This record gives sequence, C-alpha cells and structure tokens, in this order.
Amino acid sequence: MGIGNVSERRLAQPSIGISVVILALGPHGDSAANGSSRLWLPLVRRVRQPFMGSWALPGGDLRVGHSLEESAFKALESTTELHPKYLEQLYTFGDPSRSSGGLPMVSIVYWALVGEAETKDFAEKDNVKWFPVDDLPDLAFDHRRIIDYALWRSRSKFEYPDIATKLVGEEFTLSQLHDVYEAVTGQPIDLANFRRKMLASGHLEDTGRKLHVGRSRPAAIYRYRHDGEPRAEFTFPTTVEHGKPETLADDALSALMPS
Amino acid sequence: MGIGNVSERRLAQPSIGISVVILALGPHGDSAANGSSRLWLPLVRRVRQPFMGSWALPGGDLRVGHSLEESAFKALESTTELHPKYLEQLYTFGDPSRSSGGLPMVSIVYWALVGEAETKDFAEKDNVKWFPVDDLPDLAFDHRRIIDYALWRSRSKFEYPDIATKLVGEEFTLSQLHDVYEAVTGQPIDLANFRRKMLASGHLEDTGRKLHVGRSRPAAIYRYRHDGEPRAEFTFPTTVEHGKPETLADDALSALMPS
DNA sequence: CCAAAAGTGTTCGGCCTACACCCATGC
DNA sequence: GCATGGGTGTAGGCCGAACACTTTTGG
Repeated sequence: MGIGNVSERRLAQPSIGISVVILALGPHGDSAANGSSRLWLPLVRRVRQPFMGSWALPGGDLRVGHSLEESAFKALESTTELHPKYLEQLYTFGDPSRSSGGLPMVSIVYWALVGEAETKDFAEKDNVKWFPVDDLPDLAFDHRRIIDYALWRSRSKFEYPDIATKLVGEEFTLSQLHDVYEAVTGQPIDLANFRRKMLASGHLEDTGRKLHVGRSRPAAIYRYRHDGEPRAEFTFPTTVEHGKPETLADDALSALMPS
Repeated sequence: MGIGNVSERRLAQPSIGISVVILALGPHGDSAANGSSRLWLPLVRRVRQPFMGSWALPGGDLRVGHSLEESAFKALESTTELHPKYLEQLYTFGDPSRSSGGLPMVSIVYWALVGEAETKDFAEKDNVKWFPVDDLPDLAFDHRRIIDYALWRSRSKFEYPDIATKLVGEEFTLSQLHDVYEAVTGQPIDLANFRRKMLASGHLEDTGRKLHVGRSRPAAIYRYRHDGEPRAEFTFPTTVEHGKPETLADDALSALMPS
C-alpha cells in the first residue's frame, strides 16, 4: 500500500476470495469415541476446475462496497444458507503454492459458529454436506490445513463463555455448556469446577425454569447475559462513516451480523 | 474462492497491499513520563495522492511468486531497510470506507519487531522517521487505528519471553528485559517476581559474564535459549512443496525470515 | 561507609484441581 | 428405594502480588 517502491512490480494482482470455516455441535446422538459430543462443519462440493468434485470450504468473492465481514456473511449465506451467530477473521492465506498451478490466490478466511437451530438439517442438501471434524474427506486446495488451524485456534478462544454460548441455543443447562467445552477441547473437564467457574464469571443468568430429562433431577436453565463488561476487547476509536460500532474482541474482529 | 455463486459478481477486484507495523525499543535516554522506556515505530512519508505528504505505515505490493511473509519482509526492506527479527500476520483490513474515496483497497497487515542493533539511526533518513507510539503524527488512511490495534495485540503476545527477547539484543540483563515488559504493557512490574518468573521459564541461559553499569552491583547477562519446547504452537501437517517447515506460533504465523 | 542497583526470602490470598458428598426426580 | 444426573463442600497445591531483606559493586 501507500508508498510504492519502484523496483520489480510484477503486475498481475492475485485474485481475492473469502472462505469460511463454520463450526456447529453435532446432531443429537452423535458422539466421539470417548462419548462426548463432536464438532461438525459444512463443506461444499466444487463444480469447477481445479479440484472439481472435491469438497471445499464455503466461500465466495469479495463484495465491492461491503466490509470483509459482510462479504463473508453473504458468501456463507449464498452457499450454505447458514447465518452464523459469530463471525471473526481468522487468517489470510496467500502462498503461491496453495493454488496448485492455478492463478495466484489470496484467501481471507473467516471463522464462524452457528447454533443448534441452524443445523436442523445435517443431511446432504444439494452440494452442501456436514462432516465431523475428526472424519473429514479429502479437501480441495489447502483447505485441510486451514481447518486444522481454525480448530487449533478455537480451543484458545473458548476460554470465554460468550463464544461457547454461540454453539448452544439461547438457553441451555450447564451440562449442555459443559458438553460444548468438552467437544471443543477434546478433553474431559470436571463438571463441578466447570459449574462454579461459569457461574462465577457473572455472565450466566438463571431463567428460573428447569429442564427435565429422563428420570433424574431437573437442571436449571441459563441464559447468557450480554450486558456488563464485554471482557477483553479492543474498540476502534470511532471509525468514521461506518454504521455499526466496530470492536475487536480478544484478538480478532468479532461481529454479530446484520439481518 | 472455490464455488462461485452466480449472482452479483461485481468484477473490479480491489487491489491488495501489505503494510507493516514495526516496533522497537526507543533510543537510550528516551523515557515516558513514568520513567520507563517507550516503544517507537518507523513511518514513511507518502509521495503520492491520496494523503501525499502524510505519514503512513511502511508497505508495498504483493510479490507474485512469494509468500505473504516474504512480501511483507521485502516491502519493509525496500522502504525502511529494516530486517525484523519477528514477523507475524496481524489482520486484513478491507472496509470500503478505508480508502477514502479512492479505489477499494485490501491491506494485509503484518506486525514486526526489530532489535536494538537495527535502530542505531533513529534520526530522520530520507522519507523514514521514527516516532514514539504515544506521540504519533496524523496518519494517512486508517493507519492510526491499525497501529492502535497492533499495540493492543502486542500486550497479550508478550506473555512469552521469546517475543520480548526480540526487542533487546542477543544478550541482555534481567533489568533490560524487565524494561521491555514495562514499555510494552505500560505498567510497572515487580522486578523481583519478574526475575523469578523469567528464570523459572527455563528459557534464559546465563552467559556467565556480567554487565557493569555505574557504581552499582553488576548484573548477570543472559541469552535466550531457542531449544526445548517452542511453547504453544501450531504446526501445519507438513505442507507439500513448501520449503521451510511452516509453523503457526500462538495464534498467528510467525516467521524468522530468510536472508 | 554510603548509595544504588542486583538478587533472595517469605508471607499471603486467590484460584484451580480433585474428589467426596448431598439433592431432586422418575420409575 | 434406587438409579441417574444435578448440584455443593472442602482440602491441598500452585502461582502471582507484595514487600522486607541481603549482596555486590563504585565512589
């Protein structure tokens, strides 16, 4: 940008695309070898060369006149009809090797979470299909490593309760939330301590209602409280001519998308 | 990327650029109001419209056939002649508002650290000048917010000793390292506890030599040990046809650049 | 001997971990 | 009542914050 340096400017700007890694909790009944829930993600089948017929991350082009987040959101919508509850920039990939002989390609990759409600239909639908993250098919381009990176990053992000609550419904029991954490980290977590830690965070609000399951004691139903200190957060000094207040949560841009 | 969605493809790909936020410890003698060291960064004066004459982040174009890191490294080299010890992708900015009426512009922003040795000449040199981060001039585009974001992110990255050691020389005393931490966080840090924590990390190696300053007790000189577990790190599953082993440290791509 | 910075010891409290233990419910 | 998860209590350990203290040097 900016100051151009004269020497060796090899024209031919690479094209830019957007890809999205979307995660959701697996369907009811699904569970990993250790019995806890698993994460799933949707892939789309490519209808062009290269890698025609292979599975790939949903994505699309940059929409001129829209922010990157909006472009990601719309790319997701038009390929999978999903509307994530959380969307955040992950990383930009641009190594020449990744295009496998095609034109050079820069991909801005977003990371998204959708709630249970959005995943009613885990069955294959046109060219979209959901896969458990520990059992993915062969993928086009370098999408496999992108997913691995996204999963790795996810684990550190889930320290914050608000992220985890994006994967369950609006309301949930502590057991359900606990399940999400175990699914993401892949590790068993002491339920008793988990409960205390979550409640101590001050972000959970008891709805007063109970969920009865089977013949055991009913569980209290909680809701995430979006008020109070939004935790570690970076706020841009009031960007000019930009509608929504733009904040960077933790170490990347988080956005609750428009309708 | 990938699956194209037919509707509304408005050609005109925005152009891509690379910008770099480089940080270094201020020159000897420089100190903030509270007496501790400050961080400085180099800016370049724009020689074209828009914002001609304003200060801006160093940057350049994508080099076709090179990775993004290499492009960032070379952009930095050609504008400032600096060779960072640490380089990591920060964020990609692409909001339409940021180009201020010009053509839409996507900037992949990198974050870099240079050691003391590189900053011998803090004086203005051609079109490059160093500024303390708490006293920046007006900047072109949205570079001010980019810098603010970079600084904010820096603070969380400095938990790891290896990052901090990139700002001091190869060898350093614990006081010097302590100084870096205070400069980055902007907060006073108990020296006694700091010492213990650093030594406990197992990454510091005593050179056996001492540094004599003034009439006080000489300080032990340490060196960072690059062996052992490289801490939290993500390793790509051995990318095909890609020379150097590519690892993602913490939550972004770190790279020690080639010569 | 004194000032100044290096380096050590010690206490305290919070938080995380592990695990034992009660509680409410349906069958 | 008894199996099943929901929920609480509690003891121990680890780690960071705070701060008093000793050590080594130059003048």
